[in-house]
Amino acid sequence: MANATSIRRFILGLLARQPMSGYDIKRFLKSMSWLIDSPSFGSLYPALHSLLEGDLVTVEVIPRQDKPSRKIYSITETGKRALREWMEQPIASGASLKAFLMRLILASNLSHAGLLVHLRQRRAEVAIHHRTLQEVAGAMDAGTDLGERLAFDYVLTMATVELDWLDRVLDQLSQSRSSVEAT
Amino acid sequence: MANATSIRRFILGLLARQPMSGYDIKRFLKSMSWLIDSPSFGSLYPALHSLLEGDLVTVEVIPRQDKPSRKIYSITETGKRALREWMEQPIASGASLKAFLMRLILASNLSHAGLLVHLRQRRAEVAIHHRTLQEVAGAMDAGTDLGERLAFDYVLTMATVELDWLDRVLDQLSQSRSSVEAT
DNA sequence: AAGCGCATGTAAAAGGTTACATGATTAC
DNA sequence: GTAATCATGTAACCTTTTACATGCGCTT
Repeated sequence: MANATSIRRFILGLLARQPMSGYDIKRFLKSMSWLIDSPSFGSLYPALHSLLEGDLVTVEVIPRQDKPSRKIYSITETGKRALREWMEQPIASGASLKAFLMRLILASNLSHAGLLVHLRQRRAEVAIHHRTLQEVAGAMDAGTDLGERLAFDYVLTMATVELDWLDRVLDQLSQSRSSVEAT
Repeated sequence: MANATSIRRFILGLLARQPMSGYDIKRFLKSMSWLIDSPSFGSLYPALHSLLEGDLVTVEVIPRQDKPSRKIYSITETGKRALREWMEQPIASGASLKAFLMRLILASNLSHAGLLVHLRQRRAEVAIHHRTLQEVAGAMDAGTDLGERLAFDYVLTMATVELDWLDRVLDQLSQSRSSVEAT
């Protein structure tokens, strides 16, 4: 997959909001555990080191006596460019729900236009999925396994609701932007 | 996580329905790609080899001239026991949606009671999640990032719908079983 | 005195994907 | 004649988790 949202990228996106230490990031992610389960330190710190190597972030070391130094990471211009480039290219089709939500959070921070693009793209994908499901529905007969029928009904229900949600949100966001521009 | 649904286990569950070759499994999984993305051969064949090593499955080799032999895998008694034990212990909380759906498919094949247990357990978890979300809602103020508010609204909407869906399905399944028992 | 929060990190293992290797048969 | 489907597998790589290592300060 050319384009999954790895924690490396997500961390870069978070650092675009404000400089943070590894522990800060962990705490922030933990506070949003209702959304995405936060990565472990075993992936968090190496991810920061790798961003540092690529010059996508810089670090300011704040030494403290008898304790490990705090290390505050900030995004660089190179990092901002990389982030923008990544956000501009469409998310891989079939990407996970988690990837969609992660990107939703990052997108709102970059530009209103980018946010709309992201939501519209999601809408297009869910619509395709929805159509696929309806084709599958035709191929299902009474002999189909109960579990499969249930799973199918579940997925179809969720896809339908998600389409409604996306339409509603897109409507609201388009209107609010128009009114802002009219001001 | 003590209990994620790895492909290894899912394959074992599929073989409990009927003996299949690796390619058969791949084809079956592909036909359900609307549900779960099918594993690659690079994980499928090693998974089968490892099941074989643990005596959870046996293989019947059907040689064909000038072609790779077909290898039909069947679940053993040991395998059935392992599967039942695994299905009996509750799914890890915070398990992925994919894990829930995979198990849903397998559960329907084992026993009606097991299916109900699985769905009720899911209901309990989604209910907890739903409550958590309402607490988070209280902690959100107007200053909360737009993306986070949207992601929150998305997750809350979906959780609400899922609860409704689970209630509806549980209701139907309980009734249908009662009527069968009354016969 | 025990445990949690702070704060950083490393090493091993798990679990997967992608790309490669091989080769016949069938469909367009 | 070119591509897809059938059919098996291996090796290198990627990402992430789990468990370990260290140690201070605060609360119960």
